[in-house]
Amino acid sequence: MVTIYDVAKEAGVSHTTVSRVLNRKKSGISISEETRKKVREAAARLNYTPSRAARNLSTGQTNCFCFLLCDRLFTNLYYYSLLKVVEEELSKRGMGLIFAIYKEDEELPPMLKERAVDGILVTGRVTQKIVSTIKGTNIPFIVLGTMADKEYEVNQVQSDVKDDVMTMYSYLLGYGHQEIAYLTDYKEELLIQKVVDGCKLAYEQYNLKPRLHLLKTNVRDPYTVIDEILSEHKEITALIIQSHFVSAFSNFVRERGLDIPDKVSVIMCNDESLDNAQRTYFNHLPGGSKEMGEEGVKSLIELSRGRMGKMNITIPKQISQGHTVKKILVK
Amino acid sequence: MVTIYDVAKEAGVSHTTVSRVLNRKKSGISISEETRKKVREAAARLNYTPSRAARNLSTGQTNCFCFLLCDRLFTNLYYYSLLKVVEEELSKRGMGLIFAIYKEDEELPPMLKERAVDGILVTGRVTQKIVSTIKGTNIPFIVLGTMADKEYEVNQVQSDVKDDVMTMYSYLLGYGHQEIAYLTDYKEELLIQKVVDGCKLAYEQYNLKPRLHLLKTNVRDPYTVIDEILSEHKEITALIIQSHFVSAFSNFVRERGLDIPDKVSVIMCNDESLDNAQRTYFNHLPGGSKEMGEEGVKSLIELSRGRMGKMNITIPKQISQGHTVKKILVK
DNA sequence: CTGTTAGCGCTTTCAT
DNA sequence: ATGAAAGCGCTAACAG
Repeated sequence: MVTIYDVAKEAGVSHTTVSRVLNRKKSGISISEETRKKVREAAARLNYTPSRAARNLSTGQTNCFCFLLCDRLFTNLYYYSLLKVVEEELSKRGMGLIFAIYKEDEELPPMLKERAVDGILVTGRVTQKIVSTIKGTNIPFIVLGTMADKEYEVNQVQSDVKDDVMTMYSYLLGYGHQEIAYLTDYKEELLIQKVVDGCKLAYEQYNLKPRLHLLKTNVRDPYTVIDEILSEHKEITALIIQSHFVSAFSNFVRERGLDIPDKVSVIMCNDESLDNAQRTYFNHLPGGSKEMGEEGVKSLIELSRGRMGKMNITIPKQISQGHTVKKILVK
Repeated sequence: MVTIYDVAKEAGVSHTTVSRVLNRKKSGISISEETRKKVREAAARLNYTPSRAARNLSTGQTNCFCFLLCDRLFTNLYYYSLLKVVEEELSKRGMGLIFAIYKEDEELPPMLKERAVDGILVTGRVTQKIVSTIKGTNIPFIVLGTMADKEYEVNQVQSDVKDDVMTMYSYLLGYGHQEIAYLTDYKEELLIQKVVDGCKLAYEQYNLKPRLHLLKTNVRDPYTVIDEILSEHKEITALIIQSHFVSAFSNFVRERGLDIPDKVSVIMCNDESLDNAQRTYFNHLPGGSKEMGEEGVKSLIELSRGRMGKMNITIPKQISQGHTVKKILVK
């Protein structure tokens, strides 16, 4: 293995100089161009690459973050799109990404205990208990997403469920819809409450009574639920559903010949399960994995450098243009 | 930060002893039980955890592998199920996983160049060019899957496409089917050739002429292709399709009232896009991500310890029981 | 502008 | 069975 000393000898300078040249610190004052060149050439000739291990030990940093996926949410494409974004953001900055899965009852991954990372992006089904375990490591961390069991004081990058829900209702209300059905697979009390609040707020804005009876939570079989609610409530003119219901929804539309958007307007909540064509077709509220990943990485970097105290960032969102929402006349 | 020296002082021994106790090497001869206990207690009292960075530098190992996903295959669930398996296998062994994305035209991720990992699991769309770049790092690696552009001499864990295809055809032929349609999105010449070979072999086994005209490659829109082929070739009694065609297929069945398996039998090739219910329902040839991940990790460990030379492992597979294949009478 | 000298925390001969 | 000492490759004061 070729070390900094080999390069130093080859270039006829001290190893310190080599280190300095190769690290081009503080706007590179204080090293003659000639020396720089000598060193660079020597390094190239020897095909030198630094040893991360040595640097880590010396600096006490690792230049790595950990993407910690809590609980077993592997089927959810959302987390993979998040993972991808995070990887890209880190890689842009020359940083590495350790991927780890963490189940509440198990041991924390060794890499975390052994300080092999400078920071942790915690995501998935994040509970209070998990958070407090992670706190025990003293590694800076932020939660990417909403806490699963309870609001909790942590550094967090999330999208505000209440706001999101309100945004979608308001959008439809603005287009003259009033009888709006909402389907979600949320089952956690905390999340459901947020949905209800968002719904109420939107209707209040328009001085209307919220249609809480059209709000279905814990939906497991979207096809059937859509069927039921539409046949029970003929007055419905708009539908809000999660993007992973898309194939069930498409089946329904095709089979029943439901006219979109003439008969019913549709908004997709999140877009991580949509393909590109669907993303253009459906009006949707983006899931925001891109923004969350970007913002999360940025914030965690600040945090890990001690440049930031508490933090709670909310990703703002906007309904995307699509072809599934139609303006209707207010009765 | 509490170091090995702190523990040593606390326990009243030398740091060397602490290191030895905590590493319990070579069946632990040569350390008195008393000392062991003192050290362990001291370590516990001080809440000592080793520093991975220091250990890495000292041993020249990192206890980390890299999962390198080549090209942009993010929508393919297959790779994520692979990632999950690999993470679990490594974590079992106290090892870490660095996740990196690599696009052929870009620089190799810094973590690889800087020897931050002991080995690399290369997957995704792996080309010869990528392989030779990786070779340049001198880090042991294995390819998880089939080379995309050309057969190539590398350490590899893969499933044999030809065998797989043959297995599926043989299975159906064994049940009396002869007019078997095969749909795949493969577009690479190399892969298509393997499919053709597998098909031919299976028919040969039964002394029949291969139905190559029922073999459709580069399928982008499965719904339409299924429709076309079934209406053009009324004689078809069985269908082999990839599992990510499942939703298009289900749509088709529902809409057209196609009778499965009475009218047409179906085998799914791979199962990574199926949910649990679908996995029981469809006869399928497993994609093998589980076995590939397990085998890959095991082999790479051997490889990285210099205990193995060339290696090319093929994952054997079997059609799973399901409810979509029916025995028919041979004409 | 450049070199000398200490570490970073751990593992590993080599003595004892 | 245990300890002393060297060294892994790099960064970072501190001198000059």
